[in-house]
Amino acid sequence: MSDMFRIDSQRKSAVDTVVDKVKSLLIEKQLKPGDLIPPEPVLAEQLGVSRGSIREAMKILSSFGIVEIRRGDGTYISNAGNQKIFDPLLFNILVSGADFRELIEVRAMMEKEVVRLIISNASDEELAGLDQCMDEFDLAEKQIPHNREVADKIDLKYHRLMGDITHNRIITSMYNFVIDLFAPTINSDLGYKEHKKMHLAIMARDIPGAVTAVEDHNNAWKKNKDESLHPETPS
Amino acid sequence: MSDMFRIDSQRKSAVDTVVDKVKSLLIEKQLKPGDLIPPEPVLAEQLGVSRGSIREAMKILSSFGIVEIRRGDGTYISNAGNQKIFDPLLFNILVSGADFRELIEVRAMMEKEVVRLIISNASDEELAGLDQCMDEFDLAEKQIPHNREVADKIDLKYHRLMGDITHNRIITSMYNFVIDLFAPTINSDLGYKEHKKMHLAIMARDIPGAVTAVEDHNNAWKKNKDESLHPETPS
DNA sequence: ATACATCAAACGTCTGATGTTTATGTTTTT
DNA sequence: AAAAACATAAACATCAGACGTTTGATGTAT
Repeated sequence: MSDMFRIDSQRKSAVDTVVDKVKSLLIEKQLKPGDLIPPEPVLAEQLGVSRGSIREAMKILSSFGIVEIRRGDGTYISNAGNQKIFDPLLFNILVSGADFRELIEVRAMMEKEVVRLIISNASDEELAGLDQCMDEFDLAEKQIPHNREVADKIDLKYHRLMGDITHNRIITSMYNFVIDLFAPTINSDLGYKEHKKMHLAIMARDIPGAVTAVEDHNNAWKKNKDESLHPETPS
Repeated sequence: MSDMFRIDSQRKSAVDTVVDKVKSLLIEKQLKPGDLIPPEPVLAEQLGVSRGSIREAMKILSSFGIVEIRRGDGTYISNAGNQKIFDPLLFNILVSGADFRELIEVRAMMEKEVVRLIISNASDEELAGLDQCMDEFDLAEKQIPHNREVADKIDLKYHRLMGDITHNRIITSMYNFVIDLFAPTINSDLGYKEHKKMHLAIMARDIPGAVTAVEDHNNAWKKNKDESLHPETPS
């Protein structure tokens, strides 16, 4: 994962080397979460680098949630670090003035595949669960007075449910990640119509219909986001 | 340097403190991508920590794509922005044990979207670059004696090129990650036919055709993998 | 104006030492 | 015997100083 395109530019840095070595270690040796990694001085000697380089590499791995460093104890393969990475990522989006077009394209990609997988793989029972959640959504939308916060929460719940029944854990966690990423900016009211359309297509196990609905849903959202983000704030 | 009276021993590590400080710097000072960050020794003195701690913090920030460290030059606010936000996630998935079917599905999802984006967004010049790479691939395939290692390398290069011309940096980053994941098990010979089909569809800007070719490509690969993993030994 | 040589600044790495925290085994107390 | 207190070693956290390597800029000769 080091530099994306490194023609022949330069030697790999010691730190990157260590990162790669540890990655290989995890994969090849089939190390499980909770397993202990050799202490810094040992690793330093084994890999022929200084302890400082080992530490920099470990800091990277720990910031990625790959390892967990326990002071006074040792460094372990992390067992549940996904939550840890979240904060820096959101910050990153804030600072870099996130490119929403790119993010939305990622979300669209994920969501299209999610509905395909759902329709192909989900059991009737799982679809029934979705249907029930949609009922709640309908109810919340029609509620008077309308409480958008509640509706947003159900919207989120529905999407999580979608991710859960893809029968692909990787895509589940990737999709959940995307959902969480967009959660703060969600507006269930705007997408309700397309959401409903998508749901009906899913229930009918109509892949093309569902995919189209997802595209509409994301496009509508994208357009709204553009407008709300470009009111040209002075100062 | 012995703090005699330290009631509440440092709750936060020096490195974490630095990370937070730099993050605040970015926000408060409204630093834009490309802006220069003070050199390590200066930061070290300003924040009252050693240069090593500064370096560890910078490594973390750079691993999230927040800053870009250029040796011999300086450290800058990265304009790469959020393109790497999925790397930690994929990283985690990788080490937490993923099964092959799921990985293939992820790759297929990525690749289908990549070809869609290419056909929609890539310029004629960028497609020409792909075409040239394909020529190399053709040549390598027909070479006698056949050198699979070379062919594999060109295959990989082609896929990287695909990622680069999607005009979506997040997807570029994700796709590269997936490519790297599969790189060790690549076999360009097996997929050559489907690869060629995909290429022709891309050059013709035929989205359905390209998507179909990608599906075939991944299915063929999946089947081959199944066979090589299940040598009819029901153990 | 271009090409090359030089130099200072900045990151990369190393060595070695000291501080702090944690886990663990041992001793003492109850 | 069980529980609490203590002692110790191992491991991470941090610091300090030094030297190496790369890069960008500057100046000079062509």
